[in-house]
Amino acid sequence: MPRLTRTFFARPTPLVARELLGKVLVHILADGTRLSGRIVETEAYRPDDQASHSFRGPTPRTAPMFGPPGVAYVYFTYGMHYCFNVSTEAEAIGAAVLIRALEPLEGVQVMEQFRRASLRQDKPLRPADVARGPGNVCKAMSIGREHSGYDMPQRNSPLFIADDGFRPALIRTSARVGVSGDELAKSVPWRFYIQNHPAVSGRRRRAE
DNA sequence: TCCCCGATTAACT
DNA sequence: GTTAATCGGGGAG
Repeated sequence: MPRLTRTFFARPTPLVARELLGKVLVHILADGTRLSGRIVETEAYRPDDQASHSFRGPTPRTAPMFGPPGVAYVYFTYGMHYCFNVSTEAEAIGAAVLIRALEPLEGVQVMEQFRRASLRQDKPLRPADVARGPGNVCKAMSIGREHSGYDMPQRNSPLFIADDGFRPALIRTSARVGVSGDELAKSVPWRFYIQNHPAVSGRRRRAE
């Protein structure tokens, strides 16, 4: 399963966000356990975008957004959740794609255990709920702050994104979730998701 | 140094 | 539909 190369990420961020749908995020743990999930929901963030962490220029936290394309950017929010992003466009351009949901593929049992460990009641989770939402993606895949700055296109990186040939049939867009800023930031259709996929976050609708 | 609030989630009523 | 949990980034002073 070929790992995505730097050139894949070195393109306009909304295009990369769209094309990441159907790709596979892989994390090989220190003990060799292999976790993976198919990307079913993404969002694009750009430097001229009030909703983006890069809007006011680089800081120590956001430095990976300005790094080479393909670098992981992981941030902590709401005092309890991590969110995983991939740097896009040329180096020094503060842009990234947020991975918002995965369909678990490999190591599903382990991923489910990571998620259940942080819940108050220990009930089994449906596969579609294991990595549904950006905080849950990191919990299930065991991704934390230590992964911010990882250069995923490098051959030896235990965290990377690969292409297994799958191509999503129906892609939809919407405004991004939970963002603040001007009207453009709040309305620009830079959220991308696979239509009717059960692992996509947000309230489910009947027919889309 | 202080202080507000967030690219969220789950457990409530 | 509402709200608690929980902490650090970064703008304000």
